[in-house]
Amino acid sequence: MGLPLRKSKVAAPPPACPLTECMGLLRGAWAPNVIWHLSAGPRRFGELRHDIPRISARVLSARLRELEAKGVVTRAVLATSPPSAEYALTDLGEELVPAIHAIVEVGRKLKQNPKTRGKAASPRVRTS
Amino acid sequence: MGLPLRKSKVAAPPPACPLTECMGLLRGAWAPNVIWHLSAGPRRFGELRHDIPRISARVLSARLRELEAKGVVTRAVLATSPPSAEYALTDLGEELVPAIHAIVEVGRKLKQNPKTRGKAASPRVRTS
DNA sequence: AAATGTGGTATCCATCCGGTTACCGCAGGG
DNA sequence: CCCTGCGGTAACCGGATGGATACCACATTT
Repeated sequence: MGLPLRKSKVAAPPPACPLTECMGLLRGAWAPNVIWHLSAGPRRFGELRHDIPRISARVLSARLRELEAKGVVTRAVLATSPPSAEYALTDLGEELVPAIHAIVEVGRKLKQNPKTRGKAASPRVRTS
Repeated sequence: MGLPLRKSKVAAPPPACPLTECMGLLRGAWAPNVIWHLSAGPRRFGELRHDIPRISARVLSARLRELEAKGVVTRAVLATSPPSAEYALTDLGEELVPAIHAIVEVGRKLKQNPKTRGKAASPRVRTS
């Protein structure tokens, strides 16, 4: 038989993770983008459509409904001539922003120096 | 016509975001979990399987291949009796950890006080 | 009158994606 | 000898999902 499984060697693997819980909040296409664009302040449907050019109305609508149901955004109907809808982050939504910022940070580094890609963290046996 | 679209009122919406770029790195089911469990140090296939109980071998394998292709993890075949495979984060992979940490933080808060859910950040018109 | 914009919904459809199952060679233990 | 565990791969398959398109009522603008 091979090496025994180290159940918690050197450093224990992180305990059961709330990761999945949180990831659920930004599941679905464009969800992170929507939150990102709302992080600057309330925004209306059409504005979001223009902010995220390649999103379809159908998906944007679906995403906003879901995020509303999850308590991430609020939906306010403004009594304007043609009623318009304004969306904003809830407190919970605000909490997501730092996480997304962190992600964006990585994204920026990626674009700046793509030479990092493929560089191993430590010398290792050849990959197959 | 309704309200004019504010193209960049009060606070400009964040510029075109590298968000999508980075999100691509952790796309696919369980990808964040894999990275999370590797963040504690190198780990072998079977260990990861046990770390993430509900993942199937097929998906874990696929995810690891993809992450390797993207330069997020390295794969090392150890010359043990039955050859075993050990996976570890690359430098790029390490960069993702803080982002995932941020996500986990939100997840923790979620579990601790779920009363935050549904609370609006500011008083607003009733949702439809 | 017609066009445009606003905020969506309905329908259709292809695609992807992940779960399930089966199977593989190899080595060591009982 | 046979079973188990390791580290996968191959084939199948169903549901979810997101894109495209069409359409809606209403109000202003031209």
